[in-house]
Amino acid sequence: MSDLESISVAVSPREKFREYLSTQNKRLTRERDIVVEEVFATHEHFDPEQLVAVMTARTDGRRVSRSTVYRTLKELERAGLLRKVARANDRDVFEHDYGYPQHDHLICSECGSLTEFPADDVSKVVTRVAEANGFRHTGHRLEVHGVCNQCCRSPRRRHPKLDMI
Amino acid sequence: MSDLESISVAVSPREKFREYLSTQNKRLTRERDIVVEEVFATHEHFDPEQLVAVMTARTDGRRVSRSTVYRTLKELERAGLLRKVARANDRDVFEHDYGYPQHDHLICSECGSLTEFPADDVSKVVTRVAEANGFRHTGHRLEVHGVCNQCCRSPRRRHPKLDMI
DNA sequence: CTTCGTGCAAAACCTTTGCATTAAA
DNA sequence: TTTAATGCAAAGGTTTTGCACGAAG
Repeated sequence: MSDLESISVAVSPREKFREYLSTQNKRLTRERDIVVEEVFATHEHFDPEQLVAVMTARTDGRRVSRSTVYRTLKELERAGLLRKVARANDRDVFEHDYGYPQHDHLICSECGSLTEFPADDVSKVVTRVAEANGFRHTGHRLEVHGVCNQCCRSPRRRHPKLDMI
Repeated sequence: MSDLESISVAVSPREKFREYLSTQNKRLTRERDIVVEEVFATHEHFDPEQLVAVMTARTDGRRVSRSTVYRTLKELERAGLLRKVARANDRDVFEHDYGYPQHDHLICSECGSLTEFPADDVSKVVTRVAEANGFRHTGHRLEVHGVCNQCCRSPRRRHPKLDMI
């Protein structure tokens, strides 16, 4: 094996998407390419509407329609590049599921903040449980609900609208 | 303290709901009562539409409207009697969160089935993480995604419609 | 050429809400 | 009697889809 092969090179999201698509007899179109670039360039947590807003506002010939954004998000999920982490304001919230350390979230019910923590310990448990059930697991999602440090001290605020996450 | 007091009696969901409502200056109406009875009598996993179907079909004077079903589900969640476990077919899936052992779910992406497993080990991890972050946690929700034992063996079926859970 | 993808607008869907009426406390 | 809750129908908001056109292999 060559030097190159012995190094595990990080494949770009775009490349991974292309691989996935080819296995499905689907095409890496210009639009899908644009969406992947945007999603992996600037966002961490985002919801479809935020992305749609950006993509449909473009005037430089890189505009992508609402339908295609939604359709592409679905493909990106299937490809293992994105995952839904939560719901906020009745929208699905996505985050990178590739090229990003596995983590889970503490979700504050007072202020709506998401706090990340490493998923290592949880993953161990998950792996064990999955094996015991003959379940081929591809990932997990753990939401810990409660009240964050800050809100524990402050006077109670009920349902403050959260627009960004 | 009396003999009676020394025994921790399991309070019925209905009673617990009444207690919650009174703390909120809300009323245990006939309709809310009917919904609680139905929810805790027959369902385990259910989504709002299934419940609405049952409640609005009644002709025995125990009919409850769609609006009230939705409104009551919200109250039951706030009261700690129900919790959302997942989303399936774009609907929230509820289950009992009271008088029921804590558990989490393996969710098959092929057939949509939910398999329960005890939450003990996960809870330990969650408790530790929450403490480390000064987070007062009230509960968690863990979804393990993948392909179940049965679907691993069978030929691939894409998106089989799941109507019941 | 033949299949797949896009964009648009309309539809589908789930969930919430305004309002007049009815029922708890 | 006072305040909260119900039912209806209509609205709200997100996501999907039918279809004609265009692009990719």
